[in-house]
Amino acid sequence: MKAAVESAQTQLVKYLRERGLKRTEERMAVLREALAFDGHFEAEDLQVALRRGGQRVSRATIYRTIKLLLDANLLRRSFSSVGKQTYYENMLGSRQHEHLICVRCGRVIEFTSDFLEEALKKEAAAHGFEFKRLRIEIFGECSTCSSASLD
Amino acid sequence: MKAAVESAQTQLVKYLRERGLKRTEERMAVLREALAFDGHFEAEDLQVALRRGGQRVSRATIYRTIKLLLDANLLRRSFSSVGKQTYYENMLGSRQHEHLICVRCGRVIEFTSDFLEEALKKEAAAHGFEFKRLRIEIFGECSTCSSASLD
DNA sequence: ATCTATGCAAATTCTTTGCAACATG
DNA sequence: CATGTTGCAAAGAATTTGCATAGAT
Repeated sequence: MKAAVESAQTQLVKYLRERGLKRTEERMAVLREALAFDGHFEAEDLQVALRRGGQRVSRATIYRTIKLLLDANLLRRSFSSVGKQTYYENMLGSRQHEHLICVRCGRVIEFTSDFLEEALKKEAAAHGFEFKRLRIEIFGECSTCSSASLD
Repeated sequence: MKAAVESAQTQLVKYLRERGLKRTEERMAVLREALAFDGHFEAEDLQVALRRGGQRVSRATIYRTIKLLLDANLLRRSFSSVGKQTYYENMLGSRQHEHLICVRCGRVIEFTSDFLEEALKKEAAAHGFEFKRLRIEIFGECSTCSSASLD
């Protein structure tokens, strides 16, 4: 995983150089913290993590950098549908995974399915699309919540 | 489709009665307009459509009613990822369908797959979840855009 | 009558932007 | 030293909420 982190950093540096953008401490720090998350996180989580590490990065820069990292394919938007914030996750452990979300308590369970991925890639191809990525979300009530709902 | 609209209205009335909520003109009007949309729409589209039909319904009520309709299973959130608004679609033509989205031009193509639905319902069950609904989004570049990107 | 709904405007939340000071290539 | 970058605070956009009034059961 160490190697993957380094390669992500290299990838960012390359991305920046290629378009005449600058390698700043803030950008590298945001990437570092983003890579440190295991699961999903939101903009504020990043800022908190950075602050905890002694880095003060403004909210504006966090947002600007997130955009950059999305474009550089170092982050992806995670599941989308709880609350109004946007959730992200890094592309390490790049195993594509999907989300099963409890609509009551917000608990999120990840699952994977090569077979679904394949089927969806074919679907894209069938419509002449060049496949980029996919997102699958299943909403339901987790066992805890559904047994608690005797209201 | 006429019948489906009526049944949706009945469903709302029942939903309201069951929880001691009131059958108001606004709620019925919002439902009526929501059912009139063929594809996806957002909160403002609803308000515009209502106004066009001579109904003045406040933004607050639109939002409050959308929540109600979501909960009553008369609407669902549509694809999620272009811009920051939320898109909805009614449950008529209740054929569950999913979205294939061009990340360049925003074109949205709908597709269906019973077989994927089944597989995902099983996935939910396997984790002890009571299945509610699902969303599948495939992102890619449509043929028009990918041939235009010779940059 | 009672209790829920609505409209309005203010408040929130998340995200973006303008601008002056600053840092990188 | 020319540009791109940052932080700050203000601006925006979408959605929510408090409260007084209106309306449904």
